[in-house]
Amino acid sequence: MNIRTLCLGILSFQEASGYEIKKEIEEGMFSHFIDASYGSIYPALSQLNAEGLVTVRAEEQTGRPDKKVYSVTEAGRAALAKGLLVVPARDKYKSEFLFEMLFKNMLPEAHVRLAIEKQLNDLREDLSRMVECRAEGQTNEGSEFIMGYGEAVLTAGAKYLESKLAELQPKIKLAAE
Amino acid sequence: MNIRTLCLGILSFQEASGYEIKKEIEEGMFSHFIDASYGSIYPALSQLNAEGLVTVRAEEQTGRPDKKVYSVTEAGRAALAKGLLVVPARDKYKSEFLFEMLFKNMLPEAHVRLAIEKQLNDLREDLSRMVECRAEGQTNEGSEFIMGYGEAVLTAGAKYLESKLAELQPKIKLAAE
DNA sequence: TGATGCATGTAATCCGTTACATGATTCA
DNA sequence: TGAATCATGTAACGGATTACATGCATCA
Repeated sequence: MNIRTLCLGILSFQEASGYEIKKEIEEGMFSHFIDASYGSIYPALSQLNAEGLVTVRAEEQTGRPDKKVYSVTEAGRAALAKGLLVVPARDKYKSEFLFEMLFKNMLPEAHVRLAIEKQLNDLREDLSRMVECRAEGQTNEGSEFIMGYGEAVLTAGAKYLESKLAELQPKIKLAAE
Repeated sequence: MNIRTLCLGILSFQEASGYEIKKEIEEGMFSHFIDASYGSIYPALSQLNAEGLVTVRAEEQTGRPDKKVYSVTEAGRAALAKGLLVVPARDKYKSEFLFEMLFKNMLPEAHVRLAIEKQLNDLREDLSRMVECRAEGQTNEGSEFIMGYGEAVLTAGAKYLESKLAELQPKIKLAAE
């Protein structure tokens, strides 16, 4: 799956500018499992436009640069539907955190604790972003499904880390008393 | 984190050839959160060797091409330790499956069911690989930690999908009767 | 006899990120 | 006054994958 399909997918829910698509990706319900930068989004949109899969409309704004609002065309919807029928690639999960934890016993405990706390924080951030998205509404069957999945997975990870942190904590309390 | 550090890390546990490192990555306990191909592993090993972070030894084999067994040097261990102290990048998770599920209501139900079953299968594969690794032994504190994490997360995902499949199943039974 | 596993390596290519370039507005 | 937000875009660069090249052994 490439960024073109991604843009097509997002636009199929709501017309948007490149800037807004980026925001949706990093703050919306996609943030957990998708990533993209301006450097890939803008060229993708131009390309889609050239192929007739989306249309553009310039929206004037006072004191702001014009906004280029993209909408998906019928051909675009067809392309999306076709793209969705190919068997999806296996999930890719990359974690430097886990790699680092593999060498737990070589590392100072304070560093390990910090790393776990940072990871826990990341997971909680993802979780609360999901809760927000749910609250903001416009949920459909699909978004419910993916948020349920994300919630299940993130919560499980967070729980695990919390229990591991609890095993580490006593040493701090001892030092504080 | 780059592949050089990855190789250094794996070699710090056990000397190995490029081929074996690849196997370890795709079948060992790393498979869940790391990825690398020959095209990146072999050049990385040559480079590490040129920098004196690893040494090579050619192992003759009957009826097989020689094996180049790499071992980490003291300088290599130091480089690894230094590399582990930088703050790890945030986890990256990419899922075409979840993206596709976002459009659940546009897709034929049979397709959705297949996609979920495939995903469930992938998760179970990852899980059983972890169980195998645990059984094979040579676990340390670090590997216990990451396998615990992986197990928690994968199990949660699998449970969620199972419950969703159960909601879908009735229609099949109806058709069968 | 044909697929799979063992074993190493390179070159072309792709996909995307980072950094750069520009500029007004609003909020602290 | 300086940072953050809104807004678009390009060029250079990087990092890794894919495909290619080679070849013997084993198992079904």
